[in-house]
This record gives sequence, C-alpha cells and structure tokens, in this order.
Amino acid sequence: MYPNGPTNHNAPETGRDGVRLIVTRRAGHATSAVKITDVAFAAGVAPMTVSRVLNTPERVSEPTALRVREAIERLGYVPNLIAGGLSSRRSRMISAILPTIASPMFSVPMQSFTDTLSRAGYNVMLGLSGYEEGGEDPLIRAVLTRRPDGLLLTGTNHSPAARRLLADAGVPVVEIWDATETPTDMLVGFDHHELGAIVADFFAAAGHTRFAVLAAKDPRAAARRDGFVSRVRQHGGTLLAAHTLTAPGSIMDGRLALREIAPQLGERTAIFCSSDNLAFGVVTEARVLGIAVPERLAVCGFGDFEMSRSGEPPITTVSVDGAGMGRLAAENLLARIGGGTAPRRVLVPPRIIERAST
Amino acid sequence: MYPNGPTNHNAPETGRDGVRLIVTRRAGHATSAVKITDVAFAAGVAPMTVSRVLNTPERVSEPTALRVREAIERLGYVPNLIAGGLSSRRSRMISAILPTIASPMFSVPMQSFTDTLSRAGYNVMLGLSGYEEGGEDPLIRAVLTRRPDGLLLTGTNHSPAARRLLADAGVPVVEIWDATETPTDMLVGFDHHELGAIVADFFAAAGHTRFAVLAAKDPRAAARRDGFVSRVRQHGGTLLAAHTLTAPGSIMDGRLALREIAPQLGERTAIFCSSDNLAFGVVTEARVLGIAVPERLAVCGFGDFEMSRSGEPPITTVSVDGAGMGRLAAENLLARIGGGTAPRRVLVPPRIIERAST
DNA sequence: CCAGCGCATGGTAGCGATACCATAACACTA
DNA sequence: TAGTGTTATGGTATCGCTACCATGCGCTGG
Repeated sequence: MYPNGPTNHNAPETGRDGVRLIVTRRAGHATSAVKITDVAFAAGVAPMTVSRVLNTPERVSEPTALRVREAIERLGYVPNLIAGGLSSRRSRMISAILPTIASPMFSVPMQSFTDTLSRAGYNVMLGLSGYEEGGEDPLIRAVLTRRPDGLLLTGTNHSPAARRLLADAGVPVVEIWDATETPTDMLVGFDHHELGAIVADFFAAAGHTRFAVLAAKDPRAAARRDGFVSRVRQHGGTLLAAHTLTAPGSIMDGRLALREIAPQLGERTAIFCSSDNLAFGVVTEARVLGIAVPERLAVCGFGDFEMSRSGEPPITTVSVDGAGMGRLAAENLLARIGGGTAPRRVLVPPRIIERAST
Repeated sequence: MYPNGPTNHNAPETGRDGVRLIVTRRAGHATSAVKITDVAFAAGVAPMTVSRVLNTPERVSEPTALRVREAIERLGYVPNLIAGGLSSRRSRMISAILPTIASPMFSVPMQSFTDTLSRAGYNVMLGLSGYEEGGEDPLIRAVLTRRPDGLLLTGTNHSPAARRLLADAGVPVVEIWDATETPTDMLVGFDHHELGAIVADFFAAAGHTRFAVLAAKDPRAAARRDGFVSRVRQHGGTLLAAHTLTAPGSIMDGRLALREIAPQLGERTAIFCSSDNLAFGVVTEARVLGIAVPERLAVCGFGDFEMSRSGEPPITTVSVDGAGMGRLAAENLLARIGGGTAPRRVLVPPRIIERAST
C-alpha cells in the first residue's frame, strides 16, 4: 500500500487527482471515458486491484477496497464489460431467441428468465425469430457473434446448420416450451402431443363424444392438436372439425372459426383450442350466436391467459407454469456456466384448470 | 495477392489449410475457436482484409472477397463482436429499458423496435425495471457497462443520477411512451395528460355529464386520469369516482372496481379506464351486473388491446401507434448513431377508436 | 518514360480489461 | 532463527479485432 499516486502504473495522461484530460489516443478518436487505470491511479493501487474490488472483493483488504470504491465513485467510473469480456472470455450475457414477445406465452417466461439472470449479474439479449421457418438460423449466428455465456431457444426443432453452430460454439443451451427425448443440450418444457391427449381424456371423462379442435399454424400448436385428435380417435369419439388458423391465433380467428363450425354443432360438443386467444374468441362468439357454454359447447383453451381467468364465463384451460419454466431455464444455465451440472431434461407438468366453460 | 499462405501474418499454431489445432494460449485456457487470423491465413490475405470483407465489402475486390468468404464458410468462422467492439468502440447493440414486457403496451413497441434494429444489424439488450420507483438506476448503470450504441428508456422521469450517467456516457437516448418539453435527448411519445382530456371531451361531446375514472398505480396512468379529471371539471361534469388500482391494471381490478362503483351509477355514466385491461373488466362486470353498455354505462379504455377490438361488445379505446413508436425510436437512434441528426421530439397522436361500448 | 493518382491491401499499434504468476509482508511452527 | 504457508498486491502478456497509415501496383497524361 502506498499513499496516492506511487508507482506509475503506466498511468495515462492525467491531471492531478486522477482527473483525466480529454486526450486523443488513437488518431481520430477522442477518449474521455474514465477507465480502470484512472481509478487505479487515483486510488494509488494497480489496475488489477481495482478489477478485484469489482469482481472478487473478498480477495482485497477492506481499507484498500474502500479507497478504490471511493475513487470509482468520485471519478464516476463505469467498467467496460466489452473489454472485460474479451479478456476473461465471459460476456456475462445470455441470449434468448423467441418467436415473439407479443404473447403471454413467451413474455411470461421471458420476464422471469430475465429477472432471475439479472439477479445473478447477467443481462439478456433478445432475438425475435417470428413464426416463419428459417427465421432462427441467422439470428443464432448473429447472437453467437457476441459470445453469450448461454443461450435460450424456443422449441426443439432446429436446423442441422443451427445445431452445428451451437455445438461448435460450445455454449450451454436451454430449450423451452417443448420436449423431445434428445435435447440439443438442456431442456425445460413439456410434451405438446401429450397435452392434447390429456385434454381429450378430460373431455371424455366428462362424457363428451363429439369433438372439434382449433389450432394455430405453428408446430407446437399442431402437436397439441394432433395429440388431441389421436386420443379422441382412441376413445372412439366423433371429430367434427380440425381447423388450422394463422399464427399466433387471434381472438378473431376463434370467433370466425366458431361461426364456420356452428352449423355442425349438435346437442353437445367439446372444443379444444390451441391457445386461450382462440378459446376466448370461441366463447365470445358462442354468446353472440346464442350457443350455451358449457351446456351445448364445452371449451378448453391453453395458456391460462388473464382473459380466461378473469372473463365471464371463466374459461377452462391447460396451464403450464411459464414463469417457473423461465426461472428454471435461467437457473440451469447459470449452474452450467458456473461449471456445475444441471438436469438435461426437466418436464413442467401441464395441468387442466377447470372453470365454467366446461 | 498471393497464393495461399504467403507472408505469415503472425499466423497462429495451425495445421495446413488453416485448420487450427487446439492450443493452450493463455495458461489454463484452451482456445479452439476459429478467429480472423485463421481465416486470413486460409484465404491468403491479411486479417485486415477479412475484416473489410465483413464490414466494408465495397472496399474489397470481388475475387479476394470471394476467397475470403469461401474460407469463412469452410472454417465455420463466427466473428467475435466483443473483440470488434472493443477495437472499434461500437458495440452494435442497443439497450432497451422497460417496466415489463408482459403487457402489449410495451411488448408491441418493443417488437417493432427490435425488428427495425435487427434489420440494421443491431441487437437489443433487454432490461426490465418493474414498476417500482428506483428500479431503473441500477439497470441503467448495468447496461452502460456494455457500452451500447444507443439506449431506449420508458417515460421521461429519471433520477438526476441517471441523467448524469447518461450524459457522461454520451450515448444517444430515446424516451418513449411519454412526452415532456425537455427530453433527456430524443423523445417519441405523447402527452398522457392531454390524452385524458381528449377522452373527457369525447364523452362531453356525446352529452355525458356524469363521469368516473379508473387508473392503475403508475405515473403515466395517473397523468391520464388527471387530464381526464381536470377536463371533466372544466366541462362542469360530475365526477363519481376516481379509483387508483395496482399496476399494471388487471381485468379483475376493473371488475372489482365496477362492483364498488355500481351503486353510485345513475341513469347514464361515462367511465374512462387507464388501460384496456381495466376497461375490459368493467365491460365484463357490467354484463354480469346487468348494467347496459353503452346505454347506462359508456366505457372507454386505452391501448387498443386485442380483446377490446375483438371482444363483444368491442370497446372504445384510445389508440397510440405502438409499433410506429418503436420503429421511429429505432430509426432516430440509428440516424444519430450514423452521425446524422434526428428530431428531438416526435409526438405520436393518440386517437379515439369509437366502438360499441360508447 | 515517369510523376501523379487512386485503388486494394498490408503492418502496426492499440481498444480496456483480466489471467496468471511473481513477490512482498507477515504469521506461525519446529 | 530458518522454514513454510497465507494473504494482499503488482507486472506482464495477452484476449480478437479494427483504425490508421504505409505501400505497391496499374493507369493516365504530358
């Protein structure tokens, strides 16, 4: 330990007291930002010690740390994580690739994912891939360019090119919102096919024999529909209709679809919608058309959106713990980044929340 | 130009053909990733030329560029933007700080913001500040640590500490979702107080004299409420109730609030809700209570959420072009980053979309 | 035939931080 | 008292890329 300004740690062009002058360092580039050497000079320590105060404070003596923190405060030093990241090969950043955030389906897990990581000092970089096929690959390439410490992907269906990129990058990856036997790396999700089957069982147990299903045009919605349909067949039920709508399914899609199906509805039909948006549209249109819910038409959605919970009638839905999924995904990534292990495959059980629409 | 492998550009320990061996470069750190020098070696050019192919292709001759691109492809090179960012002092990254993304209010502009920037080669880093006071400052510090090229903030009310940080950082900033005479830097938004007043005018023009208002507990919702209330007073109207609910207002909040207010409703009342969630709750509960909408209760919300548009009855709402706001914010940031200028203050006009609930 | 120019490309020197190892100071043990 | 270990700190050498300037080459025109 020294009094202020002892050994000159390759100190930059500074005024007294560590107040940097604005200096052209690289021709054409004026640099006025305070950097770690400035803080070090002002506190009378080596840059390395400043770095320790910020990253491993337990390895610095309290009086030294105090002086350094005071200098940081006084100079308004904001560490440069780009430089730190290059040196340490850790970006403290995680990328999340989702089809969209304009749906609670993804915004809810995303919110808890971000919150959990934020608490651990990580930031999240967002990539929106849309529902188009092939929207994902360029995004994966783009985010790998920033050397994230981890990656969150939606779904399990990725191109071979994408898989190779991920493998080469050697980054921990979590996939959410789907389940497969062979995840790319880690997985926190559930089986959409099975989910559809569960709904069919639920309807069958309530004595239904006539069924319909509405699904948005996206692979996971299709899996839910297919699971529903095949289980309905197993039960020997009658399938009136299996509509596929644009992705992501909108309320209006649900309304229009019901209007089409309405003439075929008999005494008592059960309809499964691939999202609560569609289900809400169906319930709304049923009211308009004077179709009694649940007496003549039983409706079950998926996603447990607020409008299903708080509308009238409240709508039966299949709920998965989106927030929990986001949190788990974050925790598993953090575990792996920290050098530990994390389960390869975590299944989040979907459960039916029975409400007045069935 | 040379045949392959000419002047040794400080080429790393490589096998033939630029296939890198896994080599320990910094004790304890094995590096297997392909880097720019590997590509340069494989293509028989200098690293600088590879960099040009990626960043300023118009300054490289076509045959050379072709060879370089072929080498990039063959080696599976993924550029390291952390290193590039440190060197160029451009991170090609923009941070967005929002209270939450679990509301269309923010997820819609965020989506178009991200899309627009993505097209320009920028990525977006997401920060969620919550609705708590003081949630923003640590986040701003944290994101500045990554030297974003631009920043998006929600609202115009930032702490002096935050303003100082931003000024010191010298980063272009756009504020959205609010308007003030003196933005921190740039602004794309609208005046919430005035918006409330517009709704009051709209109701008054329809002959209403009795009013109520529901607002979520957040500063912008409060401004909308206050604008509404003061204009109602100017019109000499009667204000039955001005409730403040938790943020962000939920459907159930709206339902419960209407239940409380219901006894005070007279012949004909007009209610303004600070968000469509609340408005939807009000309309739903009115149906349950047998209060005729719009005859006895006229309802106007804010935000033009899907359920207002597609529910039954469709709900009158104040719409602001959220997608446009996000796009403009992105474009203005890009303009400033590119060294150009952008308007200091862009107002996005809110407009009333009249539907069956009024 | 060569100065003068413009284009394509190369060489050098950082960008601002951290990993690793070295070292100094001090305590404790034998 | 020397030997050994522990703790706090410093010095050096990168991390992988790009800004800047230098250079070489072909072409033009007098």
